Amino acid sequence: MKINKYKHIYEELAAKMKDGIFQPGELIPSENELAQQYETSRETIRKALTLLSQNGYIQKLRGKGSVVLDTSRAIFPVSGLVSFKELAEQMKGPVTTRVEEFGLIKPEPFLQHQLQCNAKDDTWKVTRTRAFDDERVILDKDFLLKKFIPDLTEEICKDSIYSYIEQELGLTISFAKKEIVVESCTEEDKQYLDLNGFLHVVVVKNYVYLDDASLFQYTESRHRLDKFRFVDFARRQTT
Amino acid sequence: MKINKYKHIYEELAAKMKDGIFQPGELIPSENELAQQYETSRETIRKALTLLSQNGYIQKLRGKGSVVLDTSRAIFPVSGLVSFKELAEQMKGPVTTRVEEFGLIKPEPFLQHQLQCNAKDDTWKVTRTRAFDDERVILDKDFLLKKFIPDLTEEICKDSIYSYIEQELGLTISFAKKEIVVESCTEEDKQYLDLNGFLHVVVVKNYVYLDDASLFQYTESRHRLDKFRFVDFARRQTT
DNA sequence: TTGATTAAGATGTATATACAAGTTTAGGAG
DNA sequence: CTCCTAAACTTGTATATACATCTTAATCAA
Repeated sequence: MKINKYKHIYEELAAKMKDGIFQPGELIPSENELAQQYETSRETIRKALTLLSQNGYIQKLRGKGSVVLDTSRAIFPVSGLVSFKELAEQMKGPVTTRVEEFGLIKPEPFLQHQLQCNAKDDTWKVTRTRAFDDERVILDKDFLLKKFIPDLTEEICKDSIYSYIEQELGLTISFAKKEIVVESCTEEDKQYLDLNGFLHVVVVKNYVYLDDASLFQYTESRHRLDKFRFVDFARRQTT
Repeated sequence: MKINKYKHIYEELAAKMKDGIFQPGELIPSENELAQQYETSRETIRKALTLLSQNGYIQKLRGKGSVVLDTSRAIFPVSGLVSFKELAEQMKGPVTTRVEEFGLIKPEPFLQHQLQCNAKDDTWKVTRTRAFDDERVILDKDFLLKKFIPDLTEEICKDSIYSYIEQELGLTISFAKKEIVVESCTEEDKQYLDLNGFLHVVVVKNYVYLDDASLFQYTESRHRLDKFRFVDFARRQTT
């Protein structure tokens, strides 16, 4: 057991809610009770409960306890950072990824700005289409800085770039800034997607950072309008 | 000074980053230094820094310190819970709200499901349009349970419902679940919005909860495609 | 019965200490 | 000069204690 104690407790309690052992609306045991059960201090329990609260599992009620929230509605949390592979695993029906373009480029000014790099920073460009039920509905354009990922292959892109980066390279993806807008279809969209007459796409622009706060990837994920869905859990800004 | 110590420190440090006193890329003083400066314990400092980290102000680097992130790109954080009024204050140009419909209704089955209530729960229905530069680009449909908000007036809706709930009623809005999808325009959309020929709208469905975890509001915010923008900061899921 | 008071138990905040683990720097051995 | 080690400093985790604040239930008085 090398995992942290409080993360372990978090996992265990979260599992109990997913499995329905703790039902929505119920109170979970108090912090002191949990501290006894897990033979730990109250502060450690509180760290676990804080995580549960942040991720929408519980609501803490001062003087009363912690009530279990209904997490069944949020089918998949695109909030947080979820890769396409993780997302695909939760979908029913056949899901396929196809690599349309793959290569090393020199970033033009727009990309230099997005990736905060200069013209001589080699950059991987990967274009992939994602199909559900044989309909190509997502076009993913990835740009990754070579200085962080020296060796990338088409083979890796067919699977999951994130797995490769985290498992093989040992890098840690830490946070991302996301922007969602709607744009008119480009020629590229028309070429690679089954647009069914839609004139616009939802564009998710992702700026992905490693745990040392260095920006290493810019991604544009272009979704056909009718297949786009974004779910979020947001706590009120701590002000 | 009745505010919490760690929240106060959070505010002060966040302000220093907004004002550029702490520049992106720089390290802020160490936890021990800050503890001395603020004449408090390291744990209290850590709580403040945790908030800063969660809200995208800093990245903590073990063994090194906390580096300031660039927050200039995220112009307005729609993430978290931001009301239209707060959002409007950050826009340039004239912004107006108009109440199109206002009244008390009995919820039909769809609404009963959304609000998790039954047919006899009186519900306020408020329909408002939001205009930027005299173009009506957002249609907000609010449904609020009367048992939480007994007295609502058209006057209040012209201003800000949230301010009324929090300041006048003393209720605390705590968290929300959000879903973003794209839908075809309805007759209502065509009636109330200046659609400029767009056939779809971006629909943000909001389920808003009070701090006792009771659902009290369901809102549909319908945006003209070209005026929609959503910005998010997401840390990788703590797994 | 009703109402106010009290006590018990819950979470929230603040402080203190100890050690683990990662980074950097200084200094010494070769 | 180069390389390695150790020390100093950083953040991360775990524990302990004290008190504040809020909720609920029990108790007591009118």
